[in-house]
Amino acid sequence: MVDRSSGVPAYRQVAEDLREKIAVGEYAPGVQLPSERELVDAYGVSESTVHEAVNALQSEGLVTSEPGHGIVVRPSTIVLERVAAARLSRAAREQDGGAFRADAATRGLTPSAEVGVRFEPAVARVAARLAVPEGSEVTVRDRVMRVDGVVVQLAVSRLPRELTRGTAVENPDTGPGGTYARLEEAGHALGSFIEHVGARMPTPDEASLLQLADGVPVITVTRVAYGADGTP
Amino acid sequence: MVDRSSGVPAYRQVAEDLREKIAVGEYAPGVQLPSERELVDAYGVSESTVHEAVNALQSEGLVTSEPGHGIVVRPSTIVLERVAAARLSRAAREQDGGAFRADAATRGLTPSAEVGVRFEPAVARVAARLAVPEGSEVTVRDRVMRVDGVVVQLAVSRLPRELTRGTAVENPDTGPGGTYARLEEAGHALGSFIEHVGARMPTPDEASLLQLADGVPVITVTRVAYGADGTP
DNA sequence: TAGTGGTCTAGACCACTGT
DNA sequence: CAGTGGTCTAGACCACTAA
Repeated sequence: MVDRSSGVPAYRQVAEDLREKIAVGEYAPGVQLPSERELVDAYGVSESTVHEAVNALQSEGLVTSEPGHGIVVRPSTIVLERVAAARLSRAAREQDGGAFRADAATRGLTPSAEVGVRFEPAVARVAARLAVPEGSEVTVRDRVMRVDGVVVQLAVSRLPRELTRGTAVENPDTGPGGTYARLEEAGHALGSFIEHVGARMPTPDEASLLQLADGVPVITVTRVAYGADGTP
Repeated sequence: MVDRSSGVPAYRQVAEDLREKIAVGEYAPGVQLPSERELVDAYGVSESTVHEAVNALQSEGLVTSEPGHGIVVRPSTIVLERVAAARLSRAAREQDGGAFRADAATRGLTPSAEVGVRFEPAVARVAARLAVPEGSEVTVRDRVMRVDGVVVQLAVSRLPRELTRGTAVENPDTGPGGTYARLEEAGHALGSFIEHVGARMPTPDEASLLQLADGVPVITVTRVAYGADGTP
């Protein structure tokens, strides 16, 4: 039952109570919660109010709900790990043919990728990052990366067209060692990388591609690679 | 106006339309959207339906809304950056007195922290990570970290009590160089670190401490420090 | 005081799932 | 078929903000 005089909205009280019961394990991962109609009786509120509470838990990623199936406590899963140590070193590249493949291999999974290549003029932010004039041509590689068939990562690479012209970087398949290997062959020795890591809620497109349930954030990694001579 | 025959729920159509207008800049960051009553007229749906759409955008972190203020497009902000390069090196530690202070310093901000120390028996997961027997005593340091007064990070450290007994690690203020410096002084030379990075939605407690708006995820970093001799 | 978003109800219909 | 969650409405009252 909710406390109508506390000033705390009823749906929040319901949500908090369910959250608590999930936290202490009264509702374990994979377990089905009482139906919304049952919760209506238990807490003495209307169906919409219960639904609003369930909705909140869904946005937080705590539960999933499907018609006919009921409300289920979500188990947490990790699909893939990025192993950072020497992840982008030349040695690792030569041996495994790319960091993504290596990450998957350490888990015994089968990686695959769908690649598209296109060219577009650099907008202001891209131009600044790559230190090229605004509007100059940029090679864009779009990748949808899968392990065992499920999409786990979306990647977009942008390079100054000058660096990629005539190289396999402009082909969907860049060959052994990937883009970085081709750049080095073309005389652009790699120096350092700077990665920015963030997290945000996915766009609807990303959510459907990555098959994310509500309330599951994505991690963003923005990497700028610098040549040995300092050019991005 | 929404398309009633498309099968797509009305509130999703409204949300998608607003999302689109935000994406193309028709509603710029900081700008106020039309009021819910106006949206009701514009899309030809009920107030609850509009509210549901606005709710979804809030869960995604796209907008904020307050009574009297209206619905406002949220600007994205970065409060603090962790600079990874040599972040945990002995040199950095001696110079700046801890990674957190260094991160804040690079932005010209004033860091502060509130620290609590307690001791508890190791539960299974902690015992495994620290390679100590389950139930053995563990030193726990809870930190609430602020820059310029606002909470930006919550940290919990756990160490085998054996390593900390009689050292300043058991005091709230560990002194210059922090915990790692004290451990090295006590003869526990540091070897390597392994950090696991993840992202999830905050718990309500975290959300209020960090003053997070709805739809803003937190980044989790789990670091295990290993001594030169390999003990965690 | 007028306008804003926040909450809540009662009731309705729908699509989906399992038996 | 019964039960489930998903959607939607019309209408109500509230607390808050700004003029």
